[in-house]
Amino acid sequence: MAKAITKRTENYSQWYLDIVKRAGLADHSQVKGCMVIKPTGFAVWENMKDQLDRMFKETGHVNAYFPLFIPKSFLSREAAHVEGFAKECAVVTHHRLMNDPNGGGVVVDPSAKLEEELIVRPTSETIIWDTYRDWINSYRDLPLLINQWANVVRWEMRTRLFMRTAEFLWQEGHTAHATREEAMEESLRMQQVYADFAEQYMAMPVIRGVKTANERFAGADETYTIESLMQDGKALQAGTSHFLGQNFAKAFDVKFLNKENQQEYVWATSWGVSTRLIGGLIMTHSDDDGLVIPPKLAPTQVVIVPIPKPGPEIAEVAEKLMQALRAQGIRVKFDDDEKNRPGFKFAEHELKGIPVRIGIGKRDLEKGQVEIARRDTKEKQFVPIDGAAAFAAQLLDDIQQNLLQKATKFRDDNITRADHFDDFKAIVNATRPDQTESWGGGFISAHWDGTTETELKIKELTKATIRCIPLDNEQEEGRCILTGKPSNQRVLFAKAY
RNA sequence: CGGGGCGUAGCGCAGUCCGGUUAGCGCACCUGCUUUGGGAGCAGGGGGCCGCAGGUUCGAAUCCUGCCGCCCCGACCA
Repeated sequence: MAKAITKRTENYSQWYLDIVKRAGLADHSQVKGCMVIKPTGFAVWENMKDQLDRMFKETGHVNAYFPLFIPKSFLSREAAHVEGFAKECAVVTHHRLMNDPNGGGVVVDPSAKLEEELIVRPTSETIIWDTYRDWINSYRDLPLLINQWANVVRWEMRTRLFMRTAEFLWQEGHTAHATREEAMEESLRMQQVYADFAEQYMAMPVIRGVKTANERFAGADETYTIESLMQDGKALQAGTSHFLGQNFAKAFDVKFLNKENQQEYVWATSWGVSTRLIGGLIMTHSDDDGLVIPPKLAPTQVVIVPIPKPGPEIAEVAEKLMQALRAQGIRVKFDDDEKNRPGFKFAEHELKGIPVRIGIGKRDLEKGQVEIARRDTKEKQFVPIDGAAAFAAQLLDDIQQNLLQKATKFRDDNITRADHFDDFKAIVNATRPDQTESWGGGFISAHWDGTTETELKIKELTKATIRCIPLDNEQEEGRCILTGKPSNQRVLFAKAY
């Protein structure tokens, strides 16, 4: 092992960075806070995107595209919204460069100042709702179910590859409805779509919940979230779906004529997931040997490694195997690069998280078998050549299931109930050398008196915030963990990304 | 926006305190041979405005001044 990556127990943050870089997912760019998503990382995103897009279409949505630039005046129409984003906006002030008269290269041409500055979208509610005003006249125009795949910019102080970058890729759905009920159903429906995607494709278990007022999206009446737990015991908000009420309709004067020939403001939702999901994927499954990703999202699902060199007999068997696998829609590669030796390839493919590796050597051929290794458990076994393709296909399913089970067990094992504030503090401050050097404490299920004041106080004292109020919460009489005031349900606290 | 750290070959670093041959090491790269079932060995080779700009000096990667960039930690946020 010439080039080991940092162990999780030593430095979790560095471990994450090592994985991202060494697995070839992304690099820091020349621009502060931005990243270059490399082909392998982008392939993961494409797989996510393809599946999500399919699910959006199945729920009746269509794609469209709105401008990157938003007139400054739009952003201030909705008071809470501008409050939420004002601090992190990139602003375009000029539209022309010129040669520096002093010979210093190009400079901004001061005569090309924009009359109204443009904001690089941090999210698109404003420009979309300004457009919807023209699109919506009657109840017959509703519901309007639109999604866009785009990049957005939020000028973050502190960034981390995939988890938080100044520019990131995402999808944002923006829908308009005739009734409050319909909009509410839509926001819950999309939250469910996200939860299904996370569990079935990312093998990442999530808790569906609703955000507290304090954690709510700027401009929303209600924010629904899917929350997941990373290996270091910190929570990740993996996706959000917002019930926007009539806030944007009122701010942008979007009305429709109902069946009774009366003007009404429309009801809205918006929902999004981003490249941040890739960060969540990494931190849910990967280990000290490198990236581990679920087969359904892996750019390459099976790699075939010839041992030692790809002689004609080996290549022939590999070719047949590849055909059989491709016939089942499996993404397979034959690593016949003669530059590296098998040992190097084994380590490299594990580092890059390819779920299944098939080794074919001369000895194997004599016995009519191949060696099949799975990335998640590192188990290897010999399988007859004839049954190898079917075995590998089944193994991919097993790995997908195993990853979800393992992550679910980890998540469930790390939801702790606390009834006294001392216990609460002990849980968030606990060190777990068997886990990670910066153990976050996992989820804590505790009673809360429902006030923002108490929530902020707990955050101040422990750094833990309320991640969500689970939707399927059982009602239970209790007393607030901090104030002792009566409460009728537990909420989930955690330190969060 | 505060605190810390780092800019020397594609990557990772040493050298900087205490100025002085031709700036060095590992990995990667190129050529050849031997190898190949868990990160190969030997031999030969290519690659540097030492972050940028000034200054001090006979002489600067090294000292001084200014600037730029990035990373990590904290506050804020998806």
